Amino acid sequence: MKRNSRLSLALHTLSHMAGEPERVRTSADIAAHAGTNPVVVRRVLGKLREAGLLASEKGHAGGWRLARAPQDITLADVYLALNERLVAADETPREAPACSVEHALHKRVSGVLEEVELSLVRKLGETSISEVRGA
Amino acid sequence: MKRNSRLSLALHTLSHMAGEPERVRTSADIAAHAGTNPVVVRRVLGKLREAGLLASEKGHAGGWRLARAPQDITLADVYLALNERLVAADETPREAPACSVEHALHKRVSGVLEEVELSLVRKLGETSISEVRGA
DNA sequence: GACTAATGCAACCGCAAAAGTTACACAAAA
DNA sequence: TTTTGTGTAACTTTTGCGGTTGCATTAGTC
Repeated sequence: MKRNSRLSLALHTLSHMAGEPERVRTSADIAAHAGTNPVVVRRVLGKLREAGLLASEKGHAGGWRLARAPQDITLADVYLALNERLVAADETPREAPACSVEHALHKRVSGVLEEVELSLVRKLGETSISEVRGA
Repeated sequence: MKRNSRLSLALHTLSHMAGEPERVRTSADIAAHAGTNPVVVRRVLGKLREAGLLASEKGHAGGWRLARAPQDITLADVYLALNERLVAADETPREAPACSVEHALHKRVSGVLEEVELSLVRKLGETSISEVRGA
């Protein structure tokens, strides 16, 4: 895997869960299917739990399941839960901009990126994880 | 600096050059202004030369200058010259997709990213490097 | 012709971010 | 109480990238 593997892992896992919403899966199962490590899975899915998309149970017969109906979870929900920002906006420099050209440039570019980020989220919001399987 | 520093460096430098299009600048000058290294500058500007945006002269009194009128260089030209892809599309896996869900998912997500990337380029194409200064 | 000042390029170093790994505490069902 | 799971911290490994050094080449200048 390379970059964006967190998002890939999350989307892939949720899409599978959408197929059998009642089934509880362990991190080990998920990791095996995704070709990665259970701890990595818990790290990623933990974010989705914080966002209210997943629930997890400890102990024997514990594991992960959807916290909502799959039709109510969009790709945008997953994307936002991970705080990924695929459209890499320049971090806002805390120091005063060195020169005015740099300032004007940053303003212009980050404005464009902002719009693009919004349109990305809007587009991702049009698809739920239950729709993906039949796509 | 962090990520996207190549694009920042390129845009910043070209914007300055747009102010005095005839002036020839050395990598050392540019590096000093940008707070980086001459070799890094040459690496980045080299890409812009390949794309026909800049020209460079070797030897004594050599350096860099714009290869076109600044009004004819858009932010999109610079972005594309660097081959950056701010909208990080999942690299297309060379192997056959492990499962059908993954395949469907990838298709859907990369479709969205493709659209977003296009709209980014379109928006960047609306501004030339000579317009930035007055923005 | 020698000198100087520039690009071009390859090789390497060092750092930082992210994935992967190990280890262990805690929780709950059997 | 044993077994099977999550939660989390700490460490290792990998990777990408900026930075650095070194040197060949080129082109003006003395």
